[in-house]
Formats: sequence, C-alpha cells, structure tokens
Amino acid sequence: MQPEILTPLATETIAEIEARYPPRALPEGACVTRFGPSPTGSLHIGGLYTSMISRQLAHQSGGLFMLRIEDTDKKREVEGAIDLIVDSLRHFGLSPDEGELTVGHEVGSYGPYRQSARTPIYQAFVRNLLERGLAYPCFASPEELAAVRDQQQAAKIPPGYYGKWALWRDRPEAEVEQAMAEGRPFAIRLKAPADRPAQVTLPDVIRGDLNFPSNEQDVVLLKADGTPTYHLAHVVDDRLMGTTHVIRGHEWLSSYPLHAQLFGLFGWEPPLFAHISPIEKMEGSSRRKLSKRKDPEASVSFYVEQGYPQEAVLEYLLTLADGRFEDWRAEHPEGREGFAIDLARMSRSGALFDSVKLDSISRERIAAMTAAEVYAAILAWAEIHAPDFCARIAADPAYATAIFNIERGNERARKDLAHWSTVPGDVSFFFDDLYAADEANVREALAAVTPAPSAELLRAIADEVDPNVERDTWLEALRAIGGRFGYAPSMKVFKQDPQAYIGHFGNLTEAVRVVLTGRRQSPDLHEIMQVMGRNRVKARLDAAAGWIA
RNA sequence: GGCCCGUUCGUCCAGUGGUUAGGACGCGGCCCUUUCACGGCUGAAACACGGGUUCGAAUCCCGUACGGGUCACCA
Repeated sequence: MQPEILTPLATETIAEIEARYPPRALPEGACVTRFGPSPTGSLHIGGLYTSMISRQLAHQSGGLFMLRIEDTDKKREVEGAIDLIVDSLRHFGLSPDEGELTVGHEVGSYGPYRQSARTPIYQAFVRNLLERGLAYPCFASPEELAAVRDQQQAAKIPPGYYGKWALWRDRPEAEVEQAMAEGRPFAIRLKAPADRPAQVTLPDVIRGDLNFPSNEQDVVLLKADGTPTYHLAHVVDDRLMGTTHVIRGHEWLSSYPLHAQLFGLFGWEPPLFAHISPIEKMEGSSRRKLSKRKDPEASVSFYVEQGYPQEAVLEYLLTLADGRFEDWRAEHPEGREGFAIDLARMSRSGALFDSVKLDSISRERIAAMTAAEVYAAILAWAEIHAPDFCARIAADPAYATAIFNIERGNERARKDLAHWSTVPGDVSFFFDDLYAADEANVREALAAVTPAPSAELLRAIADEVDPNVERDTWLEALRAIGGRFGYAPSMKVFKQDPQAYIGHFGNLTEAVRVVLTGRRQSPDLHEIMQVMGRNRVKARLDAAAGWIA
C-alpha cells in the first residue's frame, strides 16, 4: 500500500519539516519545558504543580516554558477548557513564554501549539515510518480487538496487539489493498522492531536509571480519523519544539519505553525525562490521586474561589517539590522567585495533599502583607466571588483598609486569615447595616455574658472612654470605670478575693466586645474601637444600655 | 494477574555506612495576655518486616508485606 494514500494530509517530507524547526538559539544549559494539557476540563492542581516546576526550571536556566494544547481527542474536548486553563495559569503568574496565549493568537515560532492544527506534520512522520517498513495499516475492528484480548486473558498471557496477535502486522499486500478498496476504516500502527533488545535502561532525572522490558506493542500511531495518538504527537512535538526536559506525571512511566523507542526509530536524541509523583489524598485507609470528580480541592478553581493568595498556593506546592524550599524561604523574605528547583531532589513517592499545611503557609504570607496589599487582594477576589462585599469596601477604601490593618504591621501580625472567603463574615460587624441586621444575635450574646453588665456601666464607658489614645491610657480608663462598678482590675486581684468583686476586668471587656461585635472573640478591642470611631462605639454601647434597662 | 515505581514522626521534607535520627505543619503543656490569635519555652511522636554484607546499616544487597501506577484508535 502506498504510504501517500495512507497519510493523505501530509504535505511535506520530514526533512522539510525539520528544517522549519531549527535548533533553538539558547544559552548553554538552558532548559526548554512545556505543559501539555488536554482540554477536557478545568486545570487540575497537579497541572499547576507540574507547570510551576516546568516554568521555574526553564526560567532559572535562561530557557523557556511552552504551553501545548494536546487536543487530539476531539470527543473528549470540553468547550471553553482551553480558556479556563490559560486563565488559571495566568492567575497564578505562570503564563507560558510560548503557545496560544489568547485564542487565535500564538506567541513563538515553533508552533502551531495546538496539536489539532498539526495533523499534516504527524502524518508526514508516520508516512516516513511506513516508507521504512516501521509502520503499517491495521483494519481490525473493535470487536476483533476485543476477541483477541479475551483469548489472551483466557490463556493468561500479556494482553495487547503484538507479535502473532498483531492481526495486520504481516498481512499480504493483496488483503490490505482489498480492505482499502472496501473502504474499511484503518489505523496506522507501529511495527515494533523485531530486533529490539529484551530490556532497556532509561534515565529519569528524578528516579535515576530505570529498567523496563522494551516495547513490543504495535501501538496505534494514527487513529482512524487520521489524528495522532499521544505517543506519536509527544515524540514529534517535543523533538520539533526543542523540548529539553519532559516533565510529566508518573503515570507516563510505563509508556516511557515506547516513547524512547520512537525517538530511536527517528534517530533522535531523546530529551531528559522527569516523571513526578502525584499529589494524593487519603480515602479511608488508602491513598489515591486527587480526583477532580471527587475532590473539590483537586481543581485549581477551588483555590481561586476560596481566595488563597496565589503565592501561598505556589509556595505550598514548592514545599512538596523540593524539601529545601521551606528553609530557604525562611531566609529569603523577598519571595519564591530566586529559588532554584533541583529535579534530582524531588520526592519519588507521592505526597498527601495537606490543606492544614497550605493554610499555615497562607496565613504566614497574608500576615506579611501590608493592609493596602490585603485590601487590593480582597478587592480583586471579591469582585468576582463576593460582589456585594466588593461594592462595600470599594465605597470606603479608607475604612476597609483600616479594618484590614488591625493587628497588622506591628511586631507580630495576626495569623488567623488563611484565605479571603472568610473575610466578609469576619468583618461584617464593622458595617452598621450588617450589625443592625444581626441585632437579635448581639442581644442574645449580651444576655449570655456573666456577670451581666449594667446599663450604667455601658453608658459610663460610652461617655468617658476615648479610644483615640494610647493603649495603656485606654486600658487605665476602662479599669477605672470597672473599679467604680465593682470589677477587679485583673484576674490576679480577683482570685485573691472573689467575694469582694462582681467580676474581673476580663468580664468587663467581654461585655464591651460582645456589644460592639456581637462576638465573644475578636481582634484587639482597642484597635477595633479606634477603627470604628468614638461615635459608632458610643452609639452601640448606648443602644445596648437601652436593651438592658 | 504481568510489568514498573514507592515505603523515615499523623502529614511534608532532612538524612547517601558511625547523628541523643533533624526541621516544618498539626497535637499536648507552661508562660505572656482585655477575648481569640500572635509570640516564647517545652512535650509526645518515625527508620514497614525478615534475612544478609560490615567492626558498625535508616543508609548497601536479597526477599516479604503493604501502597501506588499501567496494561485504549484517552491523554
């Protein structure tokens, strides 16, 4: 059968194609990496993980990072998935240097960067294999293939399309011609070399040398619709695009011998491979890969919706990628960028996703931000995920920033914020309308305070305490009033003679806290009062006094 | 099932023949304290198992167990 008829879309010879993809002019040691997502849904956290590693590796070596859309299976493609993936990468500051960064607009001269646009290229390489007797058409139907598999299973021998089980591997030319004439659908399969070695030793940057039986399967290279399988597309693309490091999930390990074989058949030096371990999750007593179907935290969109600072997510992933990062980071307050990833140091076993640790890192990052940075980040998050709250803080940036500045910028910032989604609820009491809407709960909380404060006490505080003074002065004023109403100045004094007092200073501040915030716990009361302003504080205390009387 | 990979505190990592097996997160205690956080001090907590090699093994070798991956005209 004429190779031209089997690969009708090929328009160039492989020599012509290779001439269009010259070696890249990059400094010695520069790494060219790529992320090759299949557009079947939103970005998986594992995709973000490999992208971060790939991009970092490229940039730290003076190389570049590509995005290649692996959309060779149109059946599985999901509308809008490409945009989702590109947006997610951009959101985390991981935009590629080359690829289709916006629809219809490519950056880089090693494209097209969408595999569905490269069919003629793949067909040209398959034609070359056909010409050299290294590939052949296969007309086997799904039913025939299933029958073979059943026989193999019954005979307990390795399943697959290989050797004598390869129905069309050595068919007489006449039968091929006839099948062709009948218009039967066909795939083009690799003719796994008979003279292959039994074993191959393949290098992996993370895992060292690995031994495998060499590939014996006559795998499909070109599907019946003329599009390539992953195996062929990967090998051709990474060769043409000049990829130096293939960083991919460890689920590809078992097809590595096939890929190495393909590189060899074309006479190409293969790139370096790094198979990274998956991010897992505990299910019952066993671990499994994080799954987008089952686990919300498997989707990158989860972190976006929750409002985790991008750097926090990236730094968490970096701690999984390279154990030295945490220590390094402690000594480099300027951030993650200068850290050089070392693939050889990456863990060979899969890491369990630890949201508690992520939160801890995120708290750390948020605590290090200024109020203005927090305000900007929350505004950006709220614009999409909490429009009402966004309008609220946009209406009074000074008030909002003052709120976010509470216990921040001092020696030690609070670390109670892990992500933005809790913020609207956390600070609701600062806004009079929300506070008023919650009045029933405030009254209930106040009624539960023991010993119950008197209306006179609350009025005295409203009238006499000015929050806009030094903390010590403010405390002194509160203590003095407390003293007049029978509160001990401290827990220590109270414990010495409980009978002599109606309560201790903590009981008094609790009452004030509950009145102002509706909560028993809050950030520093003094700062809250300063931010609220004396008038608002007085109004709330007076109103509460009214409830008691 | 075949093939491949993996296994150090609950979790993530250090550790590459001689360490009281280290750090971080989490957990407990104490201190600080106007609550909650923060911070300081402190505690509990691990080399999967069995054989070798060696003066000496978490480290090297071989088995076993357990976990994971893969065996598509999906990627």
